[in-house]
Amino acid sequence: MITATKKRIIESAIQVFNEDLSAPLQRVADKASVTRRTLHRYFSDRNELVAVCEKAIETSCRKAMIAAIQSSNDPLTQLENMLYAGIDCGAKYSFFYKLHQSKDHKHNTENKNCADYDYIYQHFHQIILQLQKNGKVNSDMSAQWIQVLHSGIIESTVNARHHPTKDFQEIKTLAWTSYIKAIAP
Amino acid sequence: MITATKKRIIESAIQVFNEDLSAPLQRVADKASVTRRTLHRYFSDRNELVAVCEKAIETSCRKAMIAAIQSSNDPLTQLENMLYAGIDCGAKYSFFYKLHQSKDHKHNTENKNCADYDYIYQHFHQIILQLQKNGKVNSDMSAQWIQVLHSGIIESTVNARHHPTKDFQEIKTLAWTSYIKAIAP
DNA sequence: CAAGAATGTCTCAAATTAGTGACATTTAGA
DNA sequence: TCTAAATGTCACTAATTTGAGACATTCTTG
Repeated sequence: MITATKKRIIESAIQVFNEDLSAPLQRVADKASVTRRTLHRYFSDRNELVAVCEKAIETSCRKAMIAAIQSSNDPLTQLENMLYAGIDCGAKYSFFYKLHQSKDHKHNTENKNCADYDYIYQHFHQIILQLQKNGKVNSDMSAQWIQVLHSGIIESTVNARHHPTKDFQEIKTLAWTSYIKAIAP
Repeated sequence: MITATKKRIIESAIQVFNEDLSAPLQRVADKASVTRRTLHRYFSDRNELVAVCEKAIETSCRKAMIAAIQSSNDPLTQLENMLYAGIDCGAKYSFFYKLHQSKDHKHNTENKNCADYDYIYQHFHQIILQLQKNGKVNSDMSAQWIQVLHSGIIESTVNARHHPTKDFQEIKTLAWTSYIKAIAP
């Protein structure tokens, strides 16, 4: 059973660690409106907290991404929903993406997390390939570059959320519009 | 006089702190291939190092951005060069942008750094406005959103540099192509 | 209300990080 | 080669962060 407090601590930790992995635990506790003592009742040490955060991220991002992939048979809709899923995951997505991109991350297909990551990005590449065949995406752009752009737009959009002049749904649509135009032929 | 070692320490610190502001100084020293003792000979304490990094960032980003703005009278060329300048600044640009966007940053027009930041982004907004008038940029997109996109693309491109399948100049061109298409009408 | 669970307060010891002095070693330049 | 500057090594203290015990307080729920 996962209590509300535990959940709040994890969410706070993800936000804090995403910006500053070495931040003192006090900052996580503060953000979660909880004492450091309480934090330590749920997580025996820093490593455990970080590990749980990573797991939580993997789980929720993976779920959201897979749902997006399976939401339709139309690759354009799939791509759009993958973008929205990333934006909705917010800081989690940045962290998720960082984890697998970081230099010291030893990619390992045996690892279930890596397998899921691979599953997602294999599909992503397939979607791009298909859209390129259909003439809906620029064939001069490699799937790898489009992936970089994809995550960049998600990150920007999530950051833009903090100083919201507009409705958030509107920003998401703006993100999609910009994205699809960027990669159009 | 700024020695090579001092410069190397500053560059390393910018990279390390950009990812993890609370990282131990040992990490900065390691990255600079220097002892922690030597680091402390150049910078009496952490705060001083951070301050020097910020100053270095401000100076070099400001210079590069202003040079980009003054490189031409054609707003499209100006925008293109601002993008390249950001990419060339690399981690410095992320830090520069973060510094002025962060919630706890108290913006102050009296502060010379903020004044420069304002100068740059006022010009940026003017450039966008002019391009929108000329029909070269989508008028439905606010200058603010374009700014978010601009920094997002720079950040992605800089990250993409780490796993370079292609020549870096090619990636820069790709970034510009994607960017201008994203904001085209 | 009563009891038990969750959280907070206060305290403390261990671990890590920060900063510095004293002296050895290396490096660059006259 | 000789010297001075730069850097490294080692040792040490101070400051910060971490993790946990003991007990008080607050919050739930029957």
